[in-house]
Amino acid sequence: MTTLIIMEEKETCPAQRLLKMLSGKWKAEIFRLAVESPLRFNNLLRQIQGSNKQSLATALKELEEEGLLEKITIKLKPLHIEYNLTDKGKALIPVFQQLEGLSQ
Amino acid sequence: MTTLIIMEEKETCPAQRLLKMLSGKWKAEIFRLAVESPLRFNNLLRQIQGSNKQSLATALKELEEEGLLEKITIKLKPLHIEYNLTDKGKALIPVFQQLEGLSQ
DNA sequence: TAGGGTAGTCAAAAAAATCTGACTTATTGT
DNA sequence: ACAATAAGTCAGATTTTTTTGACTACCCTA
Repeated sequence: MTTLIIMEEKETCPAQRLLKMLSGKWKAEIFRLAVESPLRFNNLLRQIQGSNKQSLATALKELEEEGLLEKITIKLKPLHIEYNLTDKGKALIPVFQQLEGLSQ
Repeated sequence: MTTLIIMEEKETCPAQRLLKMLSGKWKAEIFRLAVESPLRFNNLLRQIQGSNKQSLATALKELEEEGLLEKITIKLKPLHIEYNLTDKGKALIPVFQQLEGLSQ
């Protein structure tokens, strides 16, 4: 019998958790587009050049798990899925604005 | 003859650059400690449990290259090296505070 | 009913980040 | 003079992230 113990690294730095949420090659860009309007998968794939399905799917899933985006099924007309910023996600907008201000 | 072309990915998202600077397993913690007081290598190694020399050395080098930390040799008394936040680094303090505020 | 669009999943490969242990060089403290 | 401390470097191993390509399944339109 084998017992595998995986120790969850406990956070020492409070900002680290948030930073981790936004780390990853495509998340910032996804977030930025989400601020503008609801996202759709294949749309995103075309908008973010250089990206790929798998990575976007993973990033979207993580952003969703982290509670920054919510996935909703639009049951009307052309029946599709949308990703929207949650309130928690919207709370991060000022952080992005601040970062963008600094990057000048 | 072979020609190898490596294309630098150009940034689409302005915040991405800053976010990238602070991404990495130890950077947020290093930054947090740097806000408190000047850093010294072996000191840091003891303070940040679970870290290792190589990773800290790399992180410090990157933070330095990014212009967030500056490395100075204290030529007095016990002759050692210190890492301090630069003005650019200090400019990021509000971002961290904001993130810490959100993480409650 | 065939083709195209939407929204993915899966396994495997490749690339990037992180960790380990051994080694270095210079400076101190005893 | 000797050992300890400081501040690393280096190569190789391991882990994590990101990418690729193939494959689903469900609409929708002509």
